Amino acid sequence: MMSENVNEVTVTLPDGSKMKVDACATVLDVAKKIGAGLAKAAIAGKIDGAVCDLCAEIKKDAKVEIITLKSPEALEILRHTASHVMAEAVLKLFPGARPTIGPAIENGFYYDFDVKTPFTPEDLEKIEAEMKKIIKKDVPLERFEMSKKEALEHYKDNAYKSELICDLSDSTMSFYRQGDFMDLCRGPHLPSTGYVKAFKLMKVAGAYWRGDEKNKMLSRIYGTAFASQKELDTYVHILEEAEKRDHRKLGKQLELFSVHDEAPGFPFFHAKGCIIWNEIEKFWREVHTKRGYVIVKTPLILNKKLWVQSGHWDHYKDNMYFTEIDEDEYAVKPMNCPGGMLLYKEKIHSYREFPMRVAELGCVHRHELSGVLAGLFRVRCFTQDDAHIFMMPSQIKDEVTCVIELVDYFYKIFGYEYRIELSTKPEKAMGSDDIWETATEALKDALDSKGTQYKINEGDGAFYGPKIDFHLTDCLGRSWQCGTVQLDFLMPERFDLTYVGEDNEKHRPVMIHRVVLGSFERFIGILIEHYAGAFPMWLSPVQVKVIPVADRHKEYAEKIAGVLKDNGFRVESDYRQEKVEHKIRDAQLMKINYMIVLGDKEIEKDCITSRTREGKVRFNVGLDEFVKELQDEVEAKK
RNA sequence: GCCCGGGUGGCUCAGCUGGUAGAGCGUUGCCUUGGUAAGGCAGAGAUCGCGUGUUCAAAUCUCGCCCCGGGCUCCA
Repeated sequence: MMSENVNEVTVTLPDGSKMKVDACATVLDVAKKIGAGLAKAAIAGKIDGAVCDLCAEIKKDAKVEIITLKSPEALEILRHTASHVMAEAVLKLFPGARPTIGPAIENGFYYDFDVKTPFTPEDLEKIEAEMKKIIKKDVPLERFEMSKKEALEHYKDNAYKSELICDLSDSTMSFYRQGDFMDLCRGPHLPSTGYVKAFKLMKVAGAYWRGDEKNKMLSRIYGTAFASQKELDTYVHILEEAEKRDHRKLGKQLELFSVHDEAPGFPFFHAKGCIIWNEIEKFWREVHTKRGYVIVKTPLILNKKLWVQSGHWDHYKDNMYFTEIDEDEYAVKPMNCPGGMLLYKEKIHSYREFPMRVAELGCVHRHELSGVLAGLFRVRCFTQDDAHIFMMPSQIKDEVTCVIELVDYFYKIFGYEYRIELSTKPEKAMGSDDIWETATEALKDALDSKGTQYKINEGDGAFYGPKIDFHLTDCLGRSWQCGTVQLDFLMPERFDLTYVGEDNEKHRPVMIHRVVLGSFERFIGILIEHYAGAFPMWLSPVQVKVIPVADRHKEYAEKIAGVLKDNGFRVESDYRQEKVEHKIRDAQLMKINYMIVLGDKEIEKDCITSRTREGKVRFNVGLDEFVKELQDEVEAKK
């Protein structure tokens, strides 16, 4: 041991073999040495499990793992390096800007600056140009350290960095330098700025320091970076394609819904949008009835007293709308539960009724901040497919399992991929540890018994109970909570709910709030994007377009359309004096499932010619056969 | 709510540094009766989000307000 050469360290290579390298070697050096090749190996290193910087020294007996620029880890490092390059460019162009934080994020990176005047989209071009210069120079990034004191001195004019430094427990602060620019940073980074080959600044945005609206608004620049220009181009292309299926755009084109200045956050559903809504609602009612739910309806406006009792007056007042009736204060319901409580208390309940599943398509109003409204995804009035389930504690697991199965059943019908999160007891919570424990375990058991993957958000539950959330993703990758199963220990207390148990004594029931679709508005919004407006038969606002070739075929077309309508299909006819091509094109743009073209040939043979929106044309189809096929398709919900 | 961008005929958009508006699509009429993604011609249609100020003159410049879009979670 004493004889060991202090100028050498041993590293373990990916294949398990050992190699001695200079004590000052970096991961990059090792990569070169084992012939990984700079371009090919690309090259971020791992030392003893932790991703470390390429420029960092290799520690004794380190294990080296070479990963390529294509790997997610390396991409993250690349983006983080790009954010440093951007910060350097910004500081050069805007010397007064104070850098704050600039991490890599899911699809790119950002950097927040404190500036006198926020950046504008025009600034982005200048910044991009400056970044290109820095990248062209291929400046090495070097890691170095400072003591906390030195670091604070260095950032004496930057309260944000100082705050970060003070929050860190490390005794020394790590920094990265590229040319004249240096930044407090844990790393790792790519060896030099030249690695940032394909990047693009995407947008500017305001963002509060540390995400807290009480803090100062900073100016944020979002960008993205990839290992190659080709990948960047692909990404940009995907974004453009995704925008085409934006439900707001399609909602207008397909005449599904609209929003008006006169009613911000309160969408109007047009005839075609209503068809989708009604079909889903019909299906929803059928399924719920089959699964042992009863369906009720409670009022939209209820007296203030009720909201005081429920606690909404104290905790949710800012999000509620109010009105006055006969000089008495009333509120428009933001949630359905208090009304549900009144229903429950209408009579005395026995444990024999449990689990008691009471569903309601409840229209609720919530005053959301104007800035967060978004199409059908975030609105101020929406219809929840709500249900309150009352039961004994012993029934929690089975009942939650039923709800999870129900959610899964619905989402599968629509072909949704979804993500599940479980939120547990927060610091401030009501209810005994005992009931929390029972309830949380029941939720976990229910999920585990189905073998479902889920994420646990420790301490993220509501103060009145733990919950499971179901999240769906929109076309731009933003995720939206739709379904939720929520235990509530509060309402039964507040409203003194009871049931008579087996022992003939009064007990407190356990209550679940749950929604499957979440809200019809959001669910339909996501549905529009999911199908890109091309709805399956059972939901499609217009299922068949009848297209006569010339005026003289109108009578036959009317006859065919009549038969289809009699069979319950949603049919439109195009009697305009336009060519078939034109009519096909218009039907196609409206994403109508079937077009049927009728002319001399069809009349002669008493048949139809059909065309799907995918462009598949079939001649000589008998009407009965066509009807049967379409009926099957509606039935299959595919 | 806060920061940035936007609001022009039904729709999508053009109108630079001020002189009361353009295109395409759609719509209406006429011609065309045409077989699977746009036939031709003609016409109608906007006090340029709302209000205010500056000016001889404002869609274009001030200020205020409303609405829409993006962002405000992802820790150096």
